[in-house]
Amino acid sequence: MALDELSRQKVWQIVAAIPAGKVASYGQVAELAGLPRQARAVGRMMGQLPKDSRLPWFRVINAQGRISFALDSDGYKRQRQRLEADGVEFIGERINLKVYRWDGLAEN
DNA sequence: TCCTTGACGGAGA
DNA sequence: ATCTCCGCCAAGG
Repeated sequence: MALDELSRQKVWQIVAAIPAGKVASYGQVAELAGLPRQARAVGRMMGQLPKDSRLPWFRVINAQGRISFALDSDGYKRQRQRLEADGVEFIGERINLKVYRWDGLAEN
């Protein structure tokens, strides 16, 4: 059974709330959306987003601090470009999560 | 219907 | 740091 509409809306809201200059992992987004262990479901949703989506999908990366696309793919280049435009720094092909990980709801 | 493939992730070894 | 293995689960062959 696929995710219900409510769950998808929650995921979109979470992703939309990630501030520029910060990143969240698929698993973290799933967790915040009330869908523990559903990281893949979030990844699937990102993949289904229309190319002109206004959602900051590029701020969602994997738990290793890496972009989940092959290094030579244009998907990788696009996402990296958007992140660097946000001011997110890469060390090799990794992002230091100690610095850039979004703290979810802990900040207000 | 079974099998494989993923924008995943954690636990081990 | 690398490599399996194992949950998880929708899609496509």
